[in-house]
Amino acid sequence: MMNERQKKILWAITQSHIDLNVPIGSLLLIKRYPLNLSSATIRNAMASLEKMGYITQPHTSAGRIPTEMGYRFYVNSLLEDRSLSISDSMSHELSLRLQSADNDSNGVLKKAASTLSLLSQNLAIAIPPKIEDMVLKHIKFIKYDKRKALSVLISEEGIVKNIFIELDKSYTQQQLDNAAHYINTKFTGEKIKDLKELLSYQLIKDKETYDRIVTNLLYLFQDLIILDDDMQLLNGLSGTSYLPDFVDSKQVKDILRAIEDKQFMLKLLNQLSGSQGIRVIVGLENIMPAMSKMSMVAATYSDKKLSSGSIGIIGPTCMNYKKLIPIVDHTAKALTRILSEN
Amino acid sequence: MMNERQKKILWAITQSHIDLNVPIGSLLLIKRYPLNLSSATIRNAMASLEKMGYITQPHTSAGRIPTEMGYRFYVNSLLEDRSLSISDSMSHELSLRLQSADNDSNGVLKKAASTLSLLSQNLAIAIPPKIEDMVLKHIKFIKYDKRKALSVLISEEGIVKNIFIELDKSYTQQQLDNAAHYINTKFTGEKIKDLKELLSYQLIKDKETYDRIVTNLLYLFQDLIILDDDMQLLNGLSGTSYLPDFVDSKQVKDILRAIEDKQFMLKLLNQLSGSQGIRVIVGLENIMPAMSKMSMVAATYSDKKLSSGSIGIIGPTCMNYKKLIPIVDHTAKALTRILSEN
DNA sequence: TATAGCACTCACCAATAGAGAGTGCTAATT
DNA sequence: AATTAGCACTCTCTATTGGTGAGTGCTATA
Repeated sequence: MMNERQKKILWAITQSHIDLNVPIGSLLLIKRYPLNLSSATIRNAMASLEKMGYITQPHTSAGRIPTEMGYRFYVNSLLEDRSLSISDSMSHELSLRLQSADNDSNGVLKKAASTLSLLSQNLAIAIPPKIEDMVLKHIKFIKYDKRKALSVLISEEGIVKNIFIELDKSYTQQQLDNAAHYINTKFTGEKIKDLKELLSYQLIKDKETYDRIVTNLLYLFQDLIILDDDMQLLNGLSGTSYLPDFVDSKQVKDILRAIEDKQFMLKLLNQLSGSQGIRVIVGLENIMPAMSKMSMVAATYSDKKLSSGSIGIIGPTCMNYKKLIPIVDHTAKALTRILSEN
Repeated sequence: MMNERQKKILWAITQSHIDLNVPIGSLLLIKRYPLNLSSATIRNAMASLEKMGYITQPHTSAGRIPTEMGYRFYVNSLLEDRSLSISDSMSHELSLRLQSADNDSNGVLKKAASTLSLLSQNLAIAIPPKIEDMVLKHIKFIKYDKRKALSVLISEEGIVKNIFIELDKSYTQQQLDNAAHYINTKFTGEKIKDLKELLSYQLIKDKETYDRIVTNLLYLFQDLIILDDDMQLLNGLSGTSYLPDFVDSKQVKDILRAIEDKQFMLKLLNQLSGSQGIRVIVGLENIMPAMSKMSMVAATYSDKKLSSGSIGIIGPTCMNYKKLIPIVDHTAKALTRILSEN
């Protein structure tokens, strides 16, 4: 284990590296931090820290840079620090921008991402609550043509989802209304992910009570309610131009490719889900090889109902956590507040 | 004006430059093209072409590269060439991929963009028909809460648009249905951009006939039907990772910023609209300064109705037009076919 | 245990030189 | 009169080289 002095030195190295973005040598360190130790002592401590895996040398006779492990130590110490906060002016600007969004919840999310990317000067990403977790408020079927109907699905959170249904035969609008009415009366307030099961259960139970035709229609609908909403995902992406300076143009492209990739988003989502509050992932190359030396700061937000999504930033591992963690935290909280209000 | 020989030489320079992506000197040119002329003669011709503005030297004692004007000549000669076409395998893959899209028209568009970016290995962009040009098929109002209703607007083309309306007071679903019915009976088949005017005209005419409350509701709706659909715009963007190699990472960022920018999209749209068939814009820096040395190949597609959108690629000015023009052309045609079918 | 001193290492930068590709001009050739 | 060969010149590109500076590990000393 590290002793107190080593912790102090590791912290100072990390902070200096974030500030200057160069390897930190013993002389440079004592110039920036009055540790009251000679450079030789620092060097000894550095050798130990290196042996423990917290720092490395890019090459012989260079200064040290923190490893992922070193960053993790630094970030953890930041996360314990309750005194971090953002400036009033920034807080003000944040609320202002979020207020100005359209009143639909998708718009707010998009606005939150763009604001976050602006404030943080980093790539920002907002992941909407999974649609399956949303709660059904109202459903409507609209006849489109002979063999097609549009289903409009409104969640409690104000998210609207349109799905075209291919019909087995022609239905009248009245029949469609009956089917919608059936769902609305029985399943309003249920989670969308449970809808399929509940529906299939209820349909068996109510077999005789309801119109044969309506029953048939509902069977068709059953298969459609689980849907991938990757399209929404990308709506909450903003500030790709803020990618860190150290990446070369080839790497930028790799990262862009990753971002367009559904798989990547899913992996990211998995990393995030389940955890409450602020979360820092140091080193994204486990999720996505192209994203070496990149990290992520994310927080969960929620609306008045149960469902929750994530919002965060992706940036260089040497990003300014001290400044950015509070920004992300604050944004998530502001987002939660706005979503709960309307 | 250029004589025949100069035209041939200009064409050969351009083609060579596209193939090799280096300045083309007189010796290199006769090595690649058996023009049966000595290098000195080529040099003389080059001097003339340079004076006329078709080619330039990046620096003294370097070969020549085509100017925008030179490229335009080359591209025009390609566009006149009816023999260009894409390979059968590519055509096959294209149809296959487009078929596999969801049956809603937005999904097809997205798929078309991603397929185009894949086939062309370039940034692809698909611009949906302007919503104002679409033809109203059906409208529906759904009560959301006391002071809010969701309007679902379906166009003939199968595009669905959801807009929340802030109400002045509480309406019953029945009243909302009446209002929708009013619009549906009177304005189905009309262009959405005309809706506002038609509505305001009809409302005055029918003042006495209709329920006061419904009238009021329709006035509220009137102001909402013109809406920006920039969100949709970005749905049709794919392959940002295919940005040309010559751009450095700073430029990549500028380009990304441009793409996120609504203004840029609008400018692009203006450049495209109105023209039929394939269209090549050589040199995008007039539209967007960051996009120097970039060009665009685009074609218009349409659906069974009047409205039409654009699909195309953005790539380096030295892109392989010979291959890419047919790909874009074919994609637009395939898209038109698919959209007309369903 | 902490520090001062020292020899050594390596990235970084600027200067330099040579090769290669290309040009424009001029004089000779067809 | 148009084309071509010859030639001196220009400019980029790619090593190569050597000096500088920041940093290290080791050892002897306080």
